[in-house]
Amino acid sequence: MSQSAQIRRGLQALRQKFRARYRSPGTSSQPDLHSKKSSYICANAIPLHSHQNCIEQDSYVSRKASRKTAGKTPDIRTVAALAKVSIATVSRTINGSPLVSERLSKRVWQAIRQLNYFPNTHARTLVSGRSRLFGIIVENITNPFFPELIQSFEEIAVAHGYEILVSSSNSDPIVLTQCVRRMLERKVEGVAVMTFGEEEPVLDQLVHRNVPIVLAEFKLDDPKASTILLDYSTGIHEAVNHLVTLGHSKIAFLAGPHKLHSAITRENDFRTAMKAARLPIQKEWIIECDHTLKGGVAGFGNFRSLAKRPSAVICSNDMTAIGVLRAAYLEGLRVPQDLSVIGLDDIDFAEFTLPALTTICLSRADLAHAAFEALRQQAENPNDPNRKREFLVSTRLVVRASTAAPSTSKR
Amino acid sequence: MSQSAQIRRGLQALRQKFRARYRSPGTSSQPDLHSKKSSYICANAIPLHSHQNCIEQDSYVSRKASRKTAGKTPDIRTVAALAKVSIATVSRTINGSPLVSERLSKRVWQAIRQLNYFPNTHARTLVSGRSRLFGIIVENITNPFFPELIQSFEEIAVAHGYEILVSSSNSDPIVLTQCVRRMLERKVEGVAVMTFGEEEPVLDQLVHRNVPIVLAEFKLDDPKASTILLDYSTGIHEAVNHLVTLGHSKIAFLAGPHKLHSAITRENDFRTAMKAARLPIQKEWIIECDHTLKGGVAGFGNFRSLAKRPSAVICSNDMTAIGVLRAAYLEGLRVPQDLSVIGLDDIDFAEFTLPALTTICLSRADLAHAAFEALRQQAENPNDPNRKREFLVSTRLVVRASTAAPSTSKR
DNA sequence: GTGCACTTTCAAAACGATTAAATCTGCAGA
DNA sequence: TCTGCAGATTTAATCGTTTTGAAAGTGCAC
Repeated sequence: MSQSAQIRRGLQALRQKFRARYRSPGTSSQPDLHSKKSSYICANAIPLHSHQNCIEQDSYVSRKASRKTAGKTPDIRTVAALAKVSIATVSRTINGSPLVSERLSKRVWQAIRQLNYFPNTHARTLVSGRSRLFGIIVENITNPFFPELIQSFEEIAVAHGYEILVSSSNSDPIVLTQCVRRMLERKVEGVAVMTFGEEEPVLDQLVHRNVPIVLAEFKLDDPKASTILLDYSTGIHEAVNHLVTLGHSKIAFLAGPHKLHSAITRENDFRTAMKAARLPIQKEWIIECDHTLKGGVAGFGNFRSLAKRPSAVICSNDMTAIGVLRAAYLEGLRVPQDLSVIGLDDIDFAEFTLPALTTICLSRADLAHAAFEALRQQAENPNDPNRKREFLVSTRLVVRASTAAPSTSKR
Repeated sequence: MSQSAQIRRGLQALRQKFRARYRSPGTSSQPDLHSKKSSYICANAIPLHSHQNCIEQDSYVSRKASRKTAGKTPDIRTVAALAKVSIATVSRTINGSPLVSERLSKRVWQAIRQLNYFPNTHARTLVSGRSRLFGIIVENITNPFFPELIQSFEEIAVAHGYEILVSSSNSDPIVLTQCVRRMLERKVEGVAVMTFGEEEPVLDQLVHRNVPIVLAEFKLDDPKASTILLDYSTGIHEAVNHLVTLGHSKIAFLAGPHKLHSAITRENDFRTAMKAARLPIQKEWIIECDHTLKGGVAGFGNFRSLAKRPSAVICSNDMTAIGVLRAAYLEGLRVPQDLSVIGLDDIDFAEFTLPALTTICLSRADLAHAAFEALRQQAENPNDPNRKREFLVSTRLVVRASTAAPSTSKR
């Protein structure tokens, strides 16, 4: 039995060898130009060989043949045959290995161009273990902040030969978990979790699979997770001081949803800034919104019933501020004469609101850059003990037209 | 020589056979519960077996072993060993093949859950030829229309087990070509080209590689390219009629960039609608803009120097209209009293401009749905002669607050 | 006990690349 | 003339799946 198995094996091995020989041996003494032409014809002529006398390989060859005739996708073998080298040499050439001589390299590139060949990423990933894929998970792709962030991130990634997988969690932990799962299936080399503070449910999966992570604003005690610290404090202090300088003292804050760490940080930084400016904080002037435009409209509506109303509002993000702008307009309040409004993010749109929004700028480009660098660092030096790093992205006030001195006469 | 080669082969085949035996044979007579436990231990115990007496397999086994110990990623073999079946059975179970008995299927799923295993997409793609990836190329991801489109598309795709690759061309043919190249490398099963009319440079590559395409608004004489026809006509007629009913006759049109087919279609539909309403078209009231907010501001500026100014403006997209809103505000014109403005797209934001924008709605959800169905149809029935289809997405007017009767007194 | 359909499971080839190991090719030195 | 040593090239194993064709059970009639 084991004897017969051995013999069967021998036969199979032989067949395999024979199949591997399907590319024509060719005569190596032909001049260069000519040899190219002849081997090209040869490569395309493979289907013609399918009527060979060996029965067992028919199915293989014919399948191969049919694929070649429909034949849109040249593979590394096609290139090798055309360039008359082994597939290893082709692979080396493509990957810029110094082990390939000038002469062959030229021939291989010529063949690659002629066939318009490019390697199959899946095959590459499978054997090399590197997918050159990064995932980026954002909170809500319809908030303009995130497309702008994605755009920057994509640009940088592509420039470095990476591809990105985008998902938006819509603040739903279940969706988030599925995003992560899908990214793991695709073997991403790292994930930028740009949800600004609801990441807990995903961390387990990623950490467990040993996938690098970068988090905005949430530190994780894992060597695989880098962190981007966001210094809202600077910008928020500037904002408060700006209002104080203009003569405001009744300053409200429309916060983000408390389930986001970032929202809480922003709110706390506001409180600190107010304290530093020696201004009182009215409890009913701090309202939790949801970082959406509608939320801003609704949030500002809460002030309507108040006896003592704020003369200025700082918002946890720009969308909320735009909502306030709208709510004020509907209520007949003029901005900035009757009400000053400050946003946070400085989305592209902020420049074009009516009036143009004074806001705290959080650079998407900086953030994207930090996120990419963090991931790349970890992905490319998996054993570097210092691969985990912290990045700092700062904020600053951008003064536009939505802030002015309060009209003392009126309130 | 060929004799010795044969012998060498035989030996190698044997070695291979031996290696394949690395998972323990186990005794098949154990009761179910117990067997699970014992095989679990067995699977994890593989590293212990590395001190075997066969020298040639050392490197293989030990590498395998070290991977197992660092072992974050269980593969199909791990599952098979744990469930005490062959990897083929595991594969069948996962893919719901009817050839697996109830009893085994249960055992396999149990193992899968226990290991938190999921298949490697790259390996799957490689062998099955199906990547379950669709590409979507948009014009400019920072135009809110597109994130909304992407969001819908992604939702539908994920619900059907597909993943998406997003790229924005930024109206640059070179960037576009690179996007397509990257998508081809990842072996996408189809590409939705949502650039609305500059697709020519990419078609070649995709058609040549036999990749299904769906185009918005541009017919291609290829059986692999489905088309989504956009009926702007309905919405634009409604818009013109709406303005006419309000009493407008001096209607301008801020067009999109002429390099986009869609922009030209929209403009032509406007002309047709004007003719149908028996209104004169002033040449200087039709201006080519670039579909951006800034472009809208600039475009509207052209009217300032005119002796005879329009009382209403229809814009080729919402961003342009928002630009007009801003330009009018800066100029001191009140919307809608002094100027009526109509956009096109109905991006989420349109509801929240000041005043809320009257606009022609082009449903992202419908568009995304059509695009996905078109691709799926083609990807899953590669030989169906009717796989190429045409979809129609219509438009309709949404009246909000940016349109009103012209103040006759003033102009 | 044998033979024959019919299930069920298994083993091995294949997908398209990378890469370690083996082989080949010149050429210098004994 | 032969050996040894680089450097250039090729060979073959490998990644983790799917998918066949073959093997092994199973049940039943003869």
